[in-house]
Amino acid sequence: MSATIKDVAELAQCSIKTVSRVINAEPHVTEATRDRVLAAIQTLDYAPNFSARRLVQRRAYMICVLLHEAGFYQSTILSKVLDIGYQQDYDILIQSYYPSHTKSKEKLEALVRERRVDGLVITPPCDVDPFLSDLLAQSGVPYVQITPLNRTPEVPYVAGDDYQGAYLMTERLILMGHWRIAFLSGPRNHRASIDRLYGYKAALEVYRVPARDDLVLESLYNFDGGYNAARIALGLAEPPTAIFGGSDEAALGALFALQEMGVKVPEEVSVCGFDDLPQAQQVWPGLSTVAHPVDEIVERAIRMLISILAKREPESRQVVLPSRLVMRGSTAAPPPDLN
Amino acid sequence: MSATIKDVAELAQCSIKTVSRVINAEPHVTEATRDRVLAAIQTLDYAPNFSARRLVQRRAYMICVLLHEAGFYQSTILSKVLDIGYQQDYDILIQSYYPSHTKSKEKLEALVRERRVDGLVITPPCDVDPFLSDLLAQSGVPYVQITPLNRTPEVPYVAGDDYQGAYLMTERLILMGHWRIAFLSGPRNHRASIDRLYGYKAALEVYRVPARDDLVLESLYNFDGGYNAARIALGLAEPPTAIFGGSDEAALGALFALQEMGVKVPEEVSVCGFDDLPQAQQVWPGLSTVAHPVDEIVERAIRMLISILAKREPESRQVVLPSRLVMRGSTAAPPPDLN
DNA sequence: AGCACAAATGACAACGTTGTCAATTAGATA
DNA sequence: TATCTAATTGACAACGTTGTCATTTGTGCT
Repeated sequence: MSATIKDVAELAQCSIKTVSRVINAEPHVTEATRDRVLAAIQTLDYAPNFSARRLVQRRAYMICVLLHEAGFYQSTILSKVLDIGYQQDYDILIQSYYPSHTKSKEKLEALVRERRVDGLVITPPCDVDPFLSDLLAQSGVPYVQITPLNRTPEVPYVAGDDYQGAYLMTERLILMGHWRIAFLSGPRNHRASIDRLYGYKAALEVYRVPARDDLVLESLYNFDGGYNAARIALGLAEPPTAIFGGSDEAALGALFALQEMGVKVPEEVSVCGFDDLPQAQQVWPGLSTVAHPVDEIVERAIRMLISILAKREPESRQVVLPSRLVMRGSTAAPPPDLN
Repeated sequence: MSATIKDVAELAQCSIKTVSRVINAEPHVTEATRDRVLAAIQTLDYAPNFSARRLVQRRAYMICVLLHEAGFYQSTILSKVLDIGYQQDYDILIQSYYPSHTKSKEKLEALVRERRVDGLVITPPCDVDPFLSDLLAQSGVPYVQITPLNRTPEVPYVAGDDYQGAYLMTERLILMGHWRIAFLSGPRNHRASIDRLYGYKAALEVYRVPARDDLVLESLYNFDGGYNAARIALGLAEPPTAIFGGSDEAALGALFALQEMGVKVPEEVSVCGFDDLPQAQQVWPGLSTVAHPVDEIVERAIRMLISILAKREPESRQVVLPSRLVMRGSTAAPPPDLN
């Protein structure tokens, strides 16, 4: 059995309260006493019992991260959450959450009601689930959202700038000489997806590039969607010279389709995406893409949550950080127009 | 403030102990009493306080998963761990662990000493760290390893069959007609990596395919290693007609190199890998590879850990599950030999 | 030296549960 | 009906910590 605060007090010749004071770095302890206590802690190899502390303080010292899928984006988030949580003395509890899934909801509800977690970090696409919003609203647990698909007034979040990212990439394509740029759009009911679409449209407008409705194709942001959309785009009477996937998944699908059809990338058609998945770097040719500053997003989010938990008002509750272009081999100037 | 067991007892007109009995499904409670208690629980929206339970039972009801990197393999593991842990009423705590990193070790040590976790799941490559082995041995915390890079007698693990997987893939290539098969090998000091190499060698021997030392190339199992190795292989006087990457990362690097050099895959050279990363499916051509049954591995591992925690001896402490081939477009019969 | 006041320390309750064991109740038997 | 036994129930301590408040100790001033 490991030592308790009582054993330490006995050895250090003082009360348990004094030991407690030393452990928690409270004031009102003589240096001499502190030294005795610290020595006793050393000797006994003492470590405080967290369950007892949690019980009496009515805090869990635990942040729950809600994850839907086991994707790369999620694990990047996770790994950063762990780092920050560690620095801030919080444990990280992971909970998988399937939108509209009753069991997930019950489990989460229990977690919150039993005070096993102090606060939550919501990752996409969990945030779009109405079940979840209700639950969170009712229970009153503090939480922050990371790159939410939708945004709600009052709900704290940290996100990357989808609009500006899509604008920058489109602008870059235009400056390379592209005039017929297809965009593989995502779900219409997600804010992030809409923002990307409008970023694309805004750049076209600013540079007076004619916007063509037939060049905006549904892709659902997944591989198959991108694959199909690319095949449709290439079959058009006036096919695009560049395909901008609203997500890397869709862009990779498009790239696959083009290569399968024998279309040379980037000589004949340029392709680019959004998200900077690791695959983007590892396909040939490397996929040009837009990257969110994920590490910074997560760091800001956790700090925001911890501020809220400590009842301190964070500097700001809704933060959007700039995204940046990552140009690789899949984009180039279009072939000279032969018409 | 939420209700406690005391409130429930008062409302149900019984003692707190009886309520406790109902909650924990202990015997010796009349049906009538049970109903009254359950009704009271409903009414008060009562949920037991986990910190109190943990304190008195001296258990954390928590399993810690040690992760090194935020890769796809890790997140697959994680997502399955969550499912199983949920079913078994354990919470999952995630801890990142950087081998030989003093801070990681301290944090983990604290976690274990403060009884914040009951047991550990070790994922690769954490298992090869001597710091960690020492710590675990000293503290006596129960743990299991998932697909460890190295195996130690006595230490419980669940893994996929690397030897058999590499054997099967090599056999398949041989049956397609390949005689010059390069193998991109990994770290020499990892059991898993060595097993894959010997699976390859065994198949060559069984089918009487001459083994050439110059066709076994170091790749470190990463993208760059595979890239460089493929370039070397293609520069040989008698270049291979197939390249078998001991990991998908290496195989993807090789694929990239071949495409960059204008070599047609699979018409001129076949490529295959090991691990079945999501990228394997999303490059063109799709990468043939060997897959571990990850879900089953994780499930067996967690059940094994929980058995050990409950002081029940698990059926077996060291389990190896068969792996299987996933054939895609990157492999085909070799071109007719022109010599 | 005596006093006032601040700093240091300690006694004890509280947190919400489970385990132990004694007390009560119900049911069966004579 | 009285008695015995088994099933049900409850009182209370324990788990290891922190918060509250009272007490002791030390310090500076008259």
